[in-house]
Amino acid sequence: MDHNPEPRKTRIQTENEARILDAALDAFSLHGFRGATVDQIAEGAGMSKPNLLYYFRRKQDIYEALIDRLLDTWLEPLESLNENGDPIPELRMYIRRKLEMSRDFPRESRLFANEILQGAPRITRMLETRLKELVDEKSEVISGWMKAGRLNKADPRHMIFSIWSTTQHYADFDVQVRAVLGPDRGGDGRFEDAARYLETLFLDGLKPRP
Amino acid sequence: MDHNPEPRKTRIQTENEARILDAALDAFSLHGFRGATVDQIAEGAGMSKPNLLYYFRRKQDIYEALIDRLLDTWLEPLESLNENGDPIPELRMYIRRKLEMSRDFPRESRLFANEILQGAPRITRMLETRLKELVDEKSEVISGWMKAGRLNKADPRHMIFSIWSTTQHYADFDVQVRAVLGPDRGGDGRFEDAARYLETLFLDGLKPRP
DNA sequence: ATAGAGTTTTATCAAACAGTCAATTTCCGT
DNA sequence: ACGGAAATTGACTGTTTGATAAAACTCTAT
Repeated sequence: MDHNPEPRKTRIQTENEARILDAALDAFSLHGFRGATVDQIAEGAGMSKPNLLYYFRRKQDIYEALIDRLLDTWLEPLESLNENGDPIPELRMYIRRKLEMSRDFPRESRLFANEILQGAPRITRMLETRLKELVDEKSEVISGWMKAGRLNKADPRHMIFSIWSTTQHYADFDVQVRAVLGPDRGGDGRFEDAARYLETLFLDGLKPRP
Repeated sequence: MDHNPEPRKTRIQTENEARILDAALDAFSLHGFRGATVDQIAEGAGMSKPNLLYYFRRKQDIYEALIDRLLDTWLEPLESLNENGDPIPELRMYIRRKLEMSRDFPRESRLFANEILQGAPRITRMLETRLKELVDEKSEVISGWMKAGRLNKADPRHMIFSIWSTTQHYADFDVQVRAVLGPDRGGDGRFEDAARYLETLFLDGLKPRP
């Protein structure tokens, strides 16, 4: 007996929803929720506004679908921080993966940045539950490494913040980074420079040792 | 002969412009340029919309006045990095002052973050000239310190980025920081924790030394 | 090939928006 | 106290915005 079955999606539905979400990511990541318009998204997706609203009845529905879809991807690098690994390689890997995400998914990074910047009205609960629990758990891991003398002692939560901020900076403040570095260091060279610098910073710091 | 003299401002004019800019800072820092509305700003400033537009004829004029007014304050800490000082105290001071600015002027930080995040359409020129020149100049200073062995060798421009991102994070991502830290570490305790952590990170890094 | 579900468009709406204008009220130096 | 400048307001305009309704069209399983 299949009562109330999951409505299975048609080919057109799948395609159009994907095109809408892609266009919406462009718009929302650049202008935030309020600044982006449905017309804009519809044009980006190559369809009329009423047709777009046939797939997502309200503007907010598109936005929420986007956020839901991106959350797992976004938190995955931290989730895979392995308690049983060596702290230094684990850390190095985490930083590199976050930096790669800034390079490969800058729109996603800006979407979250916009949401937080604007007070996170739509994801406060998530921040206080899922995100907090994940950070609490991984802070314990890091704290354990520190107590065992395998990492310098420092506040693990602020340490996570510093990894987030330094890596996401290259996506969120891309325009500024480009302007300051000038046209010379574009492309992959820039990414490698950033990776090398962050490794030095996080492992060795800036104070010379005798 | 005083031809075309500067129109001197009345008391009311001075007061109202200040109230408008303050309300505008609230609105723009929270919603960005497109997301903020003139009605909203007028209400925040406690006056009618036509009256507000009597002082600033266009929405964009308010925004530009705000940015102009804030730029000097914002760049001052980097500008006062002193070539002839000791690198470590200079660095420590710069980080602390940037962190204090995030604590004392979070709205200003968010305003800039919003502008950059949305592609910096109104300040691209400034980024490519004034900001780039300042960073170039101070990068030379830092580079000199490194060549003299007074700082670890690392890319000075990325070093500046990392100081900006880690300190501004506490203003721009305040909601997230609060959610993750929980209600316990509120107020000044949080600030001191961050200051202590960043000092450890930037000076010593996280890898333990024998 | 065709019926019915699925898709798209035209036309339209009310609310929100930035900005204008003329008329009124308040301020302030004399 | 008064006259002109400065300040304030209500009423309004044209546009953009999110959203709806109904009609027309297209796809697909049988």
